[in-house]
Amino acid sequence: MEFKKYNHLKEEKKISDFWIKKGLFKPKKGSLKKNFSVVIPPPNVTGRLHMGHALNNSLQDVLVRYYRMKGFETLWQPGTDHAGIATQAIVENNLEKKGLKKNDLGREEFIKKVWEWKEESGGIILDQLKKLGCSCDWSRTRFTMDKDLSRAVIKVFVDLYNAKLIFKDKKLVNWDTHLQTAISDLEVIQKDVQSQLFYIDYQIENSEEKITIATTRPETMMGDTAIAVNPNDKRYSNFIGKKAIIPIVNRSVKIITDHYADPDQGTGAVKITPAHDFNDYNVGKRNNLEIINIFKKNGKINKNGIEEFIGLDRFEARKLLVRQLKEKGHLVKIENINNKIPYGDRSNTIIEPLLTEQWFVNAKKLSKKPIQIVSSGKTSFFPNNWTKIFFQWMKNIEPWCISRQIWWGHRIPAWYDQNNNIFVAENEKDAFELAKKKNKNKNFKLKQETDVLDTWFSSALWPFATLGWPVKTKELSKFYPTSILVTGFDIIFFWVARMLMMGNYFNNKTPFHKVYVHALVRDEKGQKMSKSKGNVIDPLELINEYGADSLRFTLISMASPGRDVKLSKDRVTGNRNFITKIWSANNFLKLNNCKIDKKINLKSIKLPINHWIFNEFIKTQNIVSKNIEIFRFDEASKHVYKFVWHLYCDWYLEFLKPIFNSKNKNEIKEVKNFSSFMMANILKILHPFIPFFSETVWSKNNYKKLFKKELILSSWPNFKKVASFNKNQLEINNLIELISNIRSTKAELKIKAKLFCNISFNEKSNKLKKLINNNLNLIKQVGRVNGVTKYKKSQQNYIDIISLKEKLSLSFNEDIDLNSQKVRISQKLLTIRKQIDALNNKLQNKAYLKNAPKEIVQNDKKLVSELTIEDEKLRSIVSSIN
RNA sequence: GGGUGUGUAGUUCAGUGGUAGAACGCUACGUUGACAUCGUAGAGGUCAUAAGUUCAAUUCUUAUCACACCCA
Repeated sequence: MEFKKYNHLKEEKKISDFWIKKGLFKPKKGSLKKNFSVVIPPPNVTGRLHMGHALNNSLQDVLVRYYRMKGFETLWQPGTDHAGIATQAIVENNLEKKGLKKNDLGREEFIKKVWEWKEESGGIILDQLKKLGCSCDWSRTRFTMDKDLSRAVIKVFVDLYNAKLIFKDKKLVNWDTHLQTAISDLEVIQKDVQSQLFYIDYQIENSEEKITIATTRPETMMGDTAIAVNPNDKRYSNFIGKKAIIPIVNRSVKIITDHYADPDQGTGAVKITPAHDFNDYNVGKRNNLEIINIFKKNGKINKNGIEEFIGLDRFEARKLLVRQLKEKGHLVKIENINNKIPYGDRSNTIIEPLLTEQWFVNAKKLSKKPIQIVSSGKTSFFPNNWTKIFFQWMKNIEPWCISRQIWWGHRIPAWYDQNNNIFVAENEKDAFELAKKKNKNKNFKLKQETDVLDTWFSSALWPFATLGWPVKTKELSKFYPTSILVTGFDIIFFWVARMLMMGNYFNNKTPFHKVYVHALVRDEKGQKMSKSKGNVIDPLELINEYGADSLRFTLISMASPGRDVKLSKDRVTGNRNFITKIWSANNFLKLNNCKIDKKINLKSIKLPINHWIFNEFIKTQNIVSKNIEIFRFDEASKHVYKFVWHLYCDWYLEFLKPIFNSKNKNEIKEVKNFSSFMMANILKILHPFIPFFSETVWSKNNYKKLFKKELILSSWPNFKKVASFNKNQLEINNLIELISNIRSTKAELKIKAKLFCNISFNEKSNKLKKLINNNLNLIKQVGRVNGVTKYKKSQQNYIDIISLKEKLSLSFNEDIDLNSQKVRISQKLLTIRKQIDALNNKLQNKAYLKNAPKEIVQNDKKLVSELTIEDEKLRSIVSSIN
C-alpha cells in the first residue's frame, strides 16, 4: 500500500487556520486557579522574522503549549512596538522617493502617513510568527502606539514627573547628527577603528616655550577652554597656571591640573573641550571651565568657530585645520593608533557628544527595587550568571535620556508657557489648569513639547500596559505578574531592566518571576549572521523548504543554556527526517488497522512488549516534563526523539510484526489498540515541539473522538507506573540485547542480515533458555532465527557467543569464516584483561577500601567477577575455534 | 583595562568525583509488505595544557593558552 507523503506546506496552513478560527489560543474562561502567562518581547513593527525571533518564540511556544496542556489557564500576549526612529526612517525614505520631505507635510500629516504605513505593512512579522506556530492570543494583539497603551505611557510619565523621577536638564548627550536626535547610552556602539593621533604645539603666552598636546579630534580645538596636565607630572609643573595660545584659533586658555590627564597617554598634556567630550565635560565641571559649543545639530561648525570654518562639516574641518597646522609649523607628528569611536546603532554614523536640553528618568532611584527583587530571588535569571551581569549594570546606572527629537512616538505630555515654565499633565486641559495657577495674568498660551519618548519607555510598560493598566481589568489581576519572560541577552539592559523598574514601581509586583535568557543564533561556523557577511539564513525559507516544525525542533533542541545556537541546514534536514519517520510509523499503524476503539484499561494489557513500551513512555513523559520545567529544552527534545525513534519505531513496531503475522486474535487485538494508544500519547509529548505535525496526525487519526479534544487542548500525559508491568520491562530489555548480539555476530561473520541462523545451548543457561522460549516468536522474526536446535558436538558452521553473560551457540547453513571472529575475541580479551587488572589494583589499595563508599567498592568487586567469567567464557570460545 | 562564558568523537553539542554519551557526518552491508527523508552493523576521544586537592579528577581549585561576547 502506498501512502501520501506529509505535505507540511498544506497541513501547516490548514492547522494554523483551524486553531485560530476556533480560538484555541485564547485563555479558557473560568476560574481555574493556576495561570501561566507570558508577554512576547514585542518585535519591532518594521521587523521581519529572523532566526533570533524564531528561536525566542519557539521556546516561548514550547512553554505555553506545555502549560496549556498541563491545565493552566494560559495567556501568551502578542504585539509589536512602534520603533520610533526605524519606522520614521522608513516612511521618510518612502516620501523621499516621491520627492517629498517630512517638513513639507508637517507633523500631523506626516504622522498620518506613518499610520498608513503601519496599517499596510506593520503586521507582517506577526503573520510570520503565526507561520512559526506561535500560539499567542492574537485577538489581544497590542501595539505600543495604541490608544490604551498610549494612555498608560502618558500616565506613567506624569506620575514619574510628579514624583520627581523624571526631570528636564541641559546635559551632554549622545547626539546623532544624521538622525538629529539624542539617543541613549545603550544605543551607542563603540567600534574599533584605525585612527590618527595628532601631536600639536600650543605656544605658551608671553614665552618662547611650547606645550605639546595629543588629540584625535583637532577640529574641536575651536572649543578648547583649557589644557590639563596631571598634578604629579613633573614635566609640566612650571607650566601650571600659565596660559597657552590655541594655534590657528588664536585664543588663549589656562593650563590646569586634573587627575584625568594621564602622564602615560600621548604627551601627558591634553586639551579640554567640555562641550564635545564626556570626560572633558567632567573636567570642565570640576574646574569651572567655560563651555564652548562649536557644532550645529547637523555636525557642522557653528558661529563659535573660526570664520573660514563656519558651515564646514566636522570631518572637513578636521582636514582643513590639520593642513593649516602643518603649514604654520604647529603640527609635531601624526601617529596611527587603534581607537574606539562611538557609532549610532541605527544610523551607523559617528555620535557627537552635544550639550542639549533633554528629558531624563532618574534610573538610579528606580533601580533600587529591581536590585532588591532580583537579590531576593523574586525575579530570577536563567542561566544564573546573568544575575551578575544585570547587577553590574544596574548598580552603575546613569540617568536615562528618554526624549527623542523625532515625530513618531509618544509626544511628551509637557506644555510650556511664554516664560518657559513647564506644566506636565495628562492632557492640555489639565496643563492649562496648572498653568492658570502659576500665571496670574490671564493671557498666556501653552505650547506642547515637541519631543517624543524613547520607544523603550513604552516597552518598559509592556507586561502591564498590554493587560489594560491603568484600568484594573480582569486580565491584569489574573495574568500579572507574568510567569516568565523569554528573551535574548542583548536586550537585558534595554528592556528587561526597564520593565523591572516600571513594573515594580507602578504595580508593586515584579512583572515576571523568571527571566529565561537565550543566546544568539549564529551560522554553522559560529559567525554572527549579518547581511554584509551574506551568511543570513532566513527562517521563512527554511519553513518553506522543511516546515515550521522542523525548524522549531532544531532550534529547540539546540537551545542549551549559555551557548550560542550554531544553525546549519543539515540539522534542520535531520529533524525533518524525524518528522517523516513518525509519519511513516503512523502509516504502519494505519496499514495494520491500529485504532483505539475505547479507553484503554491498563490492567487488561497482557503483552510484555506493551508493558515495556508503556514503562519506557512513563520514563520519557517524566523526563520531558521535568526538563521543560527547568528550561532544558535541549534535553527534553532529545528524550522525545530517542523514545519515538529508537524505542517506539526501532523496537516496538518491529515486535508488532510477528504478532500481526501470527494468528493469535487476542494479541492482535491488544496491540492494535495499544500501539495506537501509545501513538496518541507520543503526539501529546511531541506537541509543544512540533505542533503542526502532531495536531495534523491527531486529527487524521481521529483521536478527538476518543479524547474529546483537539490535541492542543488535550491533557499532558501523567501516567503512573503499573506495578505488574515491571517484570516485563527487564524481559524485553534482555530480549533487545540478545537480538542485538545475534545481529552483530552475523555482521562480524559477514553473514548477510537476511539469512537465518539456529540457536542451541551448549551449557546450562537457564536465563537465556527461558527468555528465548518465552519470546520465540519475536526472536524468530526480529532476530532472523529459524528456531532452537539441539546442540551437537559435531555440528558444523557454528559460533559460540556470550549474551546476557551466558553462552549461546549460533549455527548457520552456510560456511562461516571464524578467523575474523577469533581476532575480534582476542582483542576483546585484551581489553577485559586490562579492565580486570585495573580493578584489582584498585581493590588492593587500602586507602581506597577505607575511603570509598561501600557501594562503589562492591560494584567494583562485582564487576571483576563478571569480567572474570566473561574472560573465561571467551577463552573457551577462542580455544574451541582451533 | 574590568567582567562573563566556552575549549569533550570529523562537526555541533550533552554529561559526570568512581566503566565517556547523543545527533549529524563517515565506513560496510542491505530494497525483509511503515519508512532509502530508511534499516542493520561498525570505526572514531590523553575530555585544551600544567600543577594542586582526593583513595579516585574529564568533572573540584589555581595558573597558562586559545576563542567568543559584554562593559569602560
